[in-house]
Amino acid sequence: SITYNLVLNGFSKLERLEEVNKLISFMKQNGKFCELVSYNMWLSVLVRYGKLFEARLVVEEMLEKGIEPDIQTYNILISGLCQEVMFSDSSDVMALMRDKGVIPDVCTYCILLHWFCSKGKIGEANRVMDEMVRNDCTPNTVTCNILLNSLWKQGKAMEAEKLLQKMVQRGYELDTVTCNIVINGLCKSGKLEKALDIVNGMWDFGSVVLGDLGHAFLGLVDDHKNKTKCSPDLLSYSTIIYELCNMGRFHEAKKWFVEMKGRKISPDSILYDIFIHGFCKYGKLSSAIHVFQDLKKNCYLTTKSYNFLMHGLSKKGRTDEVYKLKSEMQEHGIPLNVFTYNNLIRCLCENEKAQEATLLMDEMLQAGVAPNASTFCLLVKSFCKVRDFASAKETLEISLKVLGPKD
RNA sequence: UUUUAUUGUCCAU
Repeated sequence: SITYNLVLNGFSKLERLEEVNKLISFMKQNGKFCELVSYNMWLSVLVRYGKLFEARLVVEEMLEKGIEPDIQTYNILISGLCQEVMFSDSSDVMALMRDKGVIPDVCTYCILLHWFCSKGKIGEANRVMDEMVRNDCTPNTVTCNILLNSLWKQGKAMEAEKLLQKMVQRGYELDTVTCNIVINGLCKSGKLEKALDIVNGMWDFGSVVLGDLGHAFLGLVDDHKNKTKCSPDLLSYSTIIYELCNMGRFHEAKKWFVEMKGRKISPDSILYDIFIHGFCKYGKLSSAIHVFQDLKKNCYLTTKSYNFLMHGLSKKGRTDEVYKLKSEMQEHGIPLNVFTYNNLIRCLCENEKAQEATLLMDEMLQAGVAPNASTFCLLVKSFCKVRDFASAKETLEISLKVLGPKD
């Protein structure tokens, strides 16, 4: 069972939904799907994909089999419930938990805190903190990291530094995530050089480098308790490489990439995507294609990677190559999504083939992919380009019916 | 030895 669970976990981390489902039915056929751990994994996949109704059925199945949910099960479900519009208020969620007699743990509070912070509901976030304190639940580094990230995202750099200071005073360990939040915050507020210094410094001093930030926090970190100093990871490098690519500083980006690999950190498909997207943005398509080939050798291909490259190619009207990528995706069983189809439609639009664009729309509906505002926008543009204003108008009217008011 | 919370790309790809 453990072997099966390991593989199941692997597929779900790689977001290979097809394989996850196949493996689960295989396990069920062989009577290997009967443990709480397996159910928790399954639920977490369903919740990640927003399939709450299915998750509910799975819970019922568990209960029928007499498998008692644990706190992890509840936490997974709570993160799912956060996605529901009806739970837009923290007290709703808390009340629900009380009704169920569930004792929240620090993870539970972190899930809620993160949810409200990410929605900019700072008042609600504060109420979660209050509730946490009232229930004698001690915040940990993760809790602080969530708050720290939220402060940076709100542009409150000063308050973020004060929070760091507090963390140190109260003896919280600053970990790699803490450093990455600061690195990202610095990058996004135009202090890239400082961020680069921190990544370098972490190799020697761990989180102690954060003491060099300046302002409130100056020199307050010291490492005599910090026996296991933290090191930069893939995300540290991805963050700074993204920033460099975004500024067109590709030589430096490459230099950091090489340095990272020298430190025995392997790139993932997101890091490759960063390069592809950056090169496309600056019209360096042959470099983008080159990176894509590298990605193919080293990582699982994702729909997103294809889409980034197709987007760059379609903007330049390189239709043949885009279509070649499309068939490649189909050969490899990589699902096409709405953005893939939009990239294809963009090609036809560039080449003034509005009629074929309509066929593509049919194809995507057949494939069960719903168009978005961008799809309609591209179609209307296609029709206007060939001066078929009647069809353009018709398309626009359809889009008004199909899309929400916001779109 | 396996499962839940925080950090990187996109967000009209």
